[in-house]
Amino acid sequence: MNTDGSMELSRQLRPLLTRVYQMVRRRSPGWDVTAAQSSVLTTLLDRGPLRMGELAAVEGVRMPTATSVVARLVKLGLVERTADPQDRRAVQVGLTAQGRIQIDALSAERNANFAELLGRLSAEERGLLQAAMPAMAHLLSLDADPNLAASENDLSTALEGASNHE
Amino acid sequence: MNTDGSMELSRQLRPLLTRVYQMVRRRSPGWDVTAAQSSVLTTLLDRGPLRMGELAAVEGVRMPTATSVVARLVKLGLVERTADPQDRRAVQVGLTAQGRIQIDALSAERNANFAELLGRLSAEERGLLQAAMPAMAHLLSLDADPNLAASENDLSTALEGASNHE
DNA sequence: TGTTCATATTTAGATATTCTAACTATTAGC
DNA sequence: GCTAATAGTTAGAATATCTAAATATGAACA
Repeated sequence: MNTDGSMELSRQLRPLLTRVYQMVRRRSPGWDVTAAQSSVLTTLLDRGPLRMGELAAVEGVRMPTATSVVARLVKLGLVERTADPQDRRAVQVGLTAQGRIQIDALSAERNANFAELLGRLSAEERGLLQAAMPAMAHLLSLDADPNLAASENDLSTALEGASNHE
Repeated sequence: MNTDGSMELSRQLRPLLTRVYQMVRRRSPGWDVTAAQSSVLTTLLDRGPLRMGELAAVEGVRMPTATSVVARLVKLGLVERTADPQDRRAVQVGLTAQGRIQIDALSAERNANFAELLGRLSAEERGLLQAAMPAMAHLLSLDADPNLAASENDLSTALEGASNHE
């Protein structure tokens, strides 16, 4: 296997993706919430309310970590916990109105900052980036784990611009 | 301004980049060092030895944070601090042989894992991703800050596959 | 029905990360 | 040599993260 150049592409592309991601975050650090908190807010904005375990899985942390971060966000009034009537062991975590406002603002600032850089590329370069987006969405769908599947906003909506991510 | 579609592209592309980045990290969490530590190791692998302040700038954290993380990595034997003879206030931070081995291993695992996903795309999709890489490299160069410029490995080497990033 | 195992989450305790403010040491300008 | 700027560390506090253990609910079944 691997006569298709995937390994070579991975070695070139993965570092680039990492650096662009880091650059975006460095240029728009965000205000008064920590990195972990803003990541949770963005995940909830993007995927809608999640159970505690789903949130932990998406964030790539253990459940006690999710519990801890959510507890602080609740104290800040940015998210709320509601019991799941179907399964009373479970907890649904969702944004409050104030949480939505705050994370929308950060997301908009990051989009604007990134757009400024994109505007300095040539139209051809922007076209190439645009053309690569469906392949990226396909990559994401390949990773889809039934355990942390998106609910209302499924992966295809990532291309609609309706979702905002950290 | 912004009649070139940069804002719309940003709104679509930035979330995708974020999700691909998070997916890669979630699929290869790394062993015994923390996220902050592996990020520093990868930065040093990619950019070569850095001064403490440069390292903090690249990582997007304050200097005391860099000091703290480096101190732990020194204790683990993965990085070393050397005095700069030119400027005796400054400290150079670089990988030890053992540090290089460890971060090479993690980088290779992430590359292989990502390559497995890429291998499930069509050849056309891989071609589109490949074609978008120069534009990404250009984006990175636009962000170049003289304060945190790469030394031996400049940004163009990101396309050579010689560097490995978190 | 009640016992037992599995699942979802929290609590407890430890280590790591991160910040701001204040401190030390060195360099640069005059 | 003063004085100010620069590079880094130390101190102290809040947050984030982990593993192990506890709690509570759900599911299976004799």
